[in-house]
Amino acid sequence: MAATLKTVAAKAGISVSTASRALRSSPRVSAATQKHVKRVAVDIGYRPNQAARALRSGESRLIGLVLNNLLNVSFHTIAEVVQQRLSVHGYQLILSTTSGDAGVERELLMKLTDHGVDGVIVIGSGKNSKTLNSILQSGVPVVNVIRSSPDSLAPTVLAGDRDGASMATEYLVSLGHRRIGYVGGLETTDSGRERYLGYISGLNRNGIEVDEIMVRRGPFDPEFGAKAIEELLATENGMTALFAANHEAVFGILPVLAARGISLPQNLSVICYEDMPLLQTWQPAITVIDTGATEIAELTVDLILKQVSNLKKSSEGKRKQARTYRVGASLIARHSCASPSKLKETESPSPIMFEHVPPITPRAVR
Amino acid sequence: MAATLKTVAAKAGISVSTASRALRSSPRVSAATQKHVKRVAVDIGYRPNQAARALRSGESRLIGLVLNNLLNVSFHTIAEVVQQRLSVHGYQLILSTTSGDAGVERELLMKLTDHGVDGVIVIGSGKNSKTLNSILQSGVPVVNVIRSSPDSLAPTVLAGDRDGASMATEYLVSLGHRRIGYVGGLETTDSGRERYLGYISGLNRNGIEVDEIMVRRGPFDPEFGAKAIEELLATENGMTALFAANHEAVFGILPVLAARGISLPQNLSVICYEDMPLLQTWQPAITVIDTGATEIAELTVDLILKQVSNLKKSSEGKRKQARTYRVGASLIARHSCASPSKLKETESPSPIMFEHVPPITPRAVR
DNA sequence: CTGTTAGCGCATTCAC
DNA sequence: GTGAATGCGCTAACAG
Repeated sequence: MAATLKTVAAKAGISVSTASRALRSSPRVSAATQKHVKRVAVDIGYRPNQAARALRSGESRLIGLVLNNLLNVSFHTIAEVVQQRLSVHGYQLILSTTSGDAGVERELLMKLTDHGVDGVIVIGSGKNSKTLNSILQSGVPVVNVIRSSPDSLAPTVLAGDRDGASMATEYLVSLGHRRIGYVGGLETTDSGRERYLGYISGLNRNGIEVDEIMVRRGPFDPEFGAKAIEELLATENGMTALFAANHEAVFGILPVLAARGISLPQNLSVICYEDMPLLQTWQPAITVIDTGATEIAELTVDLILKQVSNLKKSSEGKRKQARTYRVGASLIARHSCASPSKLKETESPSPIMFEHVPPITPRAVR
Repeated sequence: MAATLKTVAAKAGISVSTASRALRSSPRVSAATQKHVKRVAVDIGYRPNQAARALRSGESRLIGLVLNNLLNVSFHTIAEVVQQRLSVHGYQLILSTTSGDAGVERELLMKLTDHGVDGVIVIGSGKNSKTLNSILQSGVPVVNVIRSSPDSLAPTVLAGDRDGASMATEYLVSLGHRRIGYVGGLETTDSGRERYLGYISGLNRNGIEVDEIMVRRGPFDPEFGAKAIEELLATENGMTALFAANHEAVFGILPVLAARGISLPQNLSVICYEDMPLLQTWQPAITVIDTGATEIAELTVDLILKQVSNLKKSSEGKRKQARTYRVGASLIARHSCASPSKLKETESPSPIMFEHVPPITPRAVR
């Protein structure tokens, strides 16, 4: 039989209420008693029953995370970082994947509330604002991540897609490129839209007009990437650099370039959006815009925890204005971009290097 | 105020116990009442309080998963598949990562039991058998995955590392190779040991002796892979094929081969252990031994759920003998292996292809 | 087939 | 500073 508070109280020769207070370090119990009770608890291996605690106090010490899948690097990075940080603060993570299905998403959100989670973090479809708002109004903190949710009253943490895309574009321009191809995501997605706008502004700020002949926008998959780059290569467009803003398409683009014998950066400068191991070990290592998944996750946890503690203080948790945070992108220069004027046929291959990029470098496994 | 069972009972004009039974489809309540109560519950948006249910019945509908990290493809694949399958059966997943620290692992296991999880799935360090066994003996099902836990009384699901490695080796032999290099993991790990044994037996069964000059075993990281392959290439060893059995090292091996201008499979046949997107899009696509992470996850969930239902039936959950299951590896032939006798300089590059490998193909993200 | 009663383990009034 | 009593929401005896 597992030890309960009653057991502890009995062994310590005090009442359950005092035992309860002592274990939770209440200031209304003498230091001596506190020490004694804690000692007894450890001795008999007492562990608080979280279900009972949740039922009584309304705090489950559980936080829900809802996202599409764990395959995408950004997603599983966020999941891992969120879990680790929550753990430090004594919270456990309930993980739920939706496969992008808004109906499934809604179901999972409800299940999470059934379990009385103390907070919900959503990388959402954007189609469940009502559910999310009702959760929020029922007193459970919510944070939207990466994708904004229209009409959501909860704070949102977004990546700096537009600025990041602009940064990528201007980087290529600064190297001397003026004919810069673009392979991106669909206009119907936040990132597809934002990054394209960044591409445009990056060009325009340097007096360059967008030439649609070098632009391909499509779904998030390798096949699209392969098709898009094949088309761009088959066209007389004078392209000297490529901005691959569609993460999944990169899996299609790079192999095609390799197969076509196009050397980077000699024949084409390439910059990709969202870092991953593949890009670090590709030959040459690919210059990227890092979205800062780790930082996004950290900020997200801070926002959830802040809301949780606010709720505790003010019994009615002052509902603040929904605020949007941006985590800026950063450029990681590697070896896939060069000035178009400096094309040398004799250049030796870049050295094999392994930078230390903590959130993405593969780690030991077994 | 959230609706409770009492609310439902009141609206339906019956007692709470009948309401409770009706909602749980107990056979001891009339179909009419059942229908009525369920209707009322939906109407007023009743949601069962899982904390209360857990406290009373001992079933939390929560399952814990403990693993190293989510970066490794096998790990996040397992996490995702486990979560999705559990969800179908009405269970939520509490995810915990340990970074390989046995102390952290123990802490997390305790936290999981605090939350009253109905089961624990562990890709463990192997150093917490006592904790795991005490959890098991307290009536909570446990399943060990991928890594066996010495002295564990719980069932274990393992990958078929030895047979898989043997399969890889014999495949290369069948193509005509006799000088097959090996880059693997440390002897101190299950997979490092098993795969090496498979390599040996694959050779021996074909009358080939292991030549240590072509063997490198080291830590799970890209740097080791790069170093190992450099050494193998710098040695006069007659190597015509390479078996890369250290998953993380692959990130170091492939770039070095590319940088050294070694064409696959013309100059060297290469087969890797554990599939991932990188290997599918590399030029040429790399032949791999797939560990079957998805199948491992599926079997694991089945085993956990079976234990859970057994516990329910027999009040004392007949403790069966701990059994070990193996999920066999499978070979996915792509384009990085060829017969050493058929070396052609004029061979055209293999076509760009995207196979459908569901558990690993990158999916749409936003 | 349905209602009444009790209590899971804990935190929290309220007394003292 | 401590103890006694109450009930969170629900399920499970026990009656009928």
